[in-house]
Amino acid sequence: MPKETFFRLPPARRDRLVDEAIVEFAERSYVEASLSQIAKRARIPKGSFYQYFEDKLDLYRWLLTDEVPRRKRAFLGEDGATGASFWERLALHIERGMAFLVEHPQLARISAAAADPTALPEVRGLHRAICDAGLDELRATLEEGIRSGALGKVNLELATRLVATVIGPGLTDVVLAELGAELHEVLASDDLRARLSARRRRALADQTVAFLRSGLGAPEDSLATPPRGGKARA
Amino acid sequence: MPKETFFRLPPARRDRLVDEAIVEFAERSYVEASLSQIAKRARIPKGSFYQYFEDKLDLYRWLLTDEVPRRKRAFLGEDGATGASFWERLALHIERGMAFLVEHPQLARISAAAADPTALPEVRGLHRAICDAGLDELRATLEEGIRSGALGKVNLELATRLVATVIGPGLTDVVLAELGAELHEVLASDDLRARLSARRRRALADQTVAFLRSGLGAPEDSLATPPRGGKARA
DNA sequence: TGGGCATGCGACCGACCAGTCATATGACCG
DNA sequence: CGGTCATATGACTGGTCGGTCGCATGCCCA
Repeated sequence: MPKETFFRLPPARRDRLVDEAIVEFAERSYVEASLSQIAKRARIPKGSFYQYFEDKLDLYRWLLTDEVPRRKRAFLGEDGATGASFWERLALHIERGMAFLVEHPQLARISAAAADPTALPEVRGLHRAICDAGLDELRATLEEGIRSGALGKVNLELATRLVATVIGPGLTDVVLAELGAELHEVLASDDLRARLSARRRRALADQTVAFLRSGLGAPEDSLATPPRGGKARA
Repeated sequence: MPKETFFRLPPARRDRLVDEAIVEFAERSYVEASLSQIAKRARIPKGSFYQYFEDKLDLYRWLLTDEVPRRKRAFLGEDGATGASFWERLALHIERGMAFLVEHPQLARISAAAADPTALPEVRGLHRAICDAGLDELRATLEEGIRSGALGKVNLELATRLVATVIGPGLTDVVLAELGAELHEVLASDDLRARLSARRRRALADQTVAFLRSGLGAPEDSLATPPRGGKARA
């Protein structure tokens, strides 16, 4: 947690610090990120930084668990479950995720960083807590899908983790391919983002939901010959 | 590429260096990994290291593009396409991937590192080349699946990337959850690996293929109401 | 025996890092 | 005015890093 001094800072100074920290942690891992760079770019002496935060980890933790989620909620607008069917809600969720990625690539990158491997135990604990929370939420969603009859009988643990990687890293990859750019270009550029329209996002979300719902098998194939001993689906 | 001196080294000395480099690069990213640590643990003076490789990147590149793929091929035994159907071959491929992950977690981790984000341009180029090669291979496989009629009509680019993340990071995550361990524990421990039997791997592979083939939708659901305007599948 | 050459080696260099500390500043209060 | 207290500041510390350099070692051939 930041020290009280941080919250008493003139807003311009505080924003400069936070914005530069977001840029730095979006581009580099926790270990690679440099406090000296953040401070220099925010035009805040390093000694002053330590009046605001305990240390580097304190800043990172606050960003990851407070500031970035707050900004993410602000963008997503607390939309929540907007009626319709399970699959329609999923498609909407995916489309909003792509919009967030395109409009706020730095925040999206920091959110996603929780899944990256790291050797530092403190950081690993932090990341794991975030990942687990996301998985719990998704698991609950899938359970509700099962109750509502939208989903067939599935291995819940397997499905949760596979779906999580599809709508997480998988979709990020798809979006980058659509933009024809690499992650670091998107983080740095402003106009690349306009290249993925809401219509196109919706189409990609629909295709992704179709994949999650019905798989890739040919229609006649997928039901006529149940995969390997009928284990799937039943 | 290593210098000639490296290949003239007494095998024990060379192996020590390579093994410690694999351990280090498996646990830490390129930037975080420390040559000093590798050299110290391999009991090779740093000055000597620079007789064998141009620099840190030279070692990393050789590991990533030569040594690790060589060891991976040695483990997978050039099995190649072993008859049977498209889906059966895919299941086999997935099972072998899980076996490699469990038996050689360090090598698997280094292979997978190519997908991690990094700010260093030289490393990014290296990683991108490896990822692209993997995607090309998978795309060709899927195209063959389409020709053979096993796959329905799909957005090939989307499908390639989604399948790649499912059988890559997704399955890694599933395996770690099965083992009840984190990546760094598996990298460090020997006996955790025995906890995922060939039978269990095969079951997970089958369930994963069922997911890729038929999705998660309930049987009556997935065909009765084509997702959103009939865009999927047809 | 002696010269040449591949290799071994560790002290050393400059850069960068996270974090500290002594001092300076300036607002508020009596 | 003098005193106190929150805050600002940048030089500094101790450490690690990738990479270099000059010297030592020991084998091969004359």
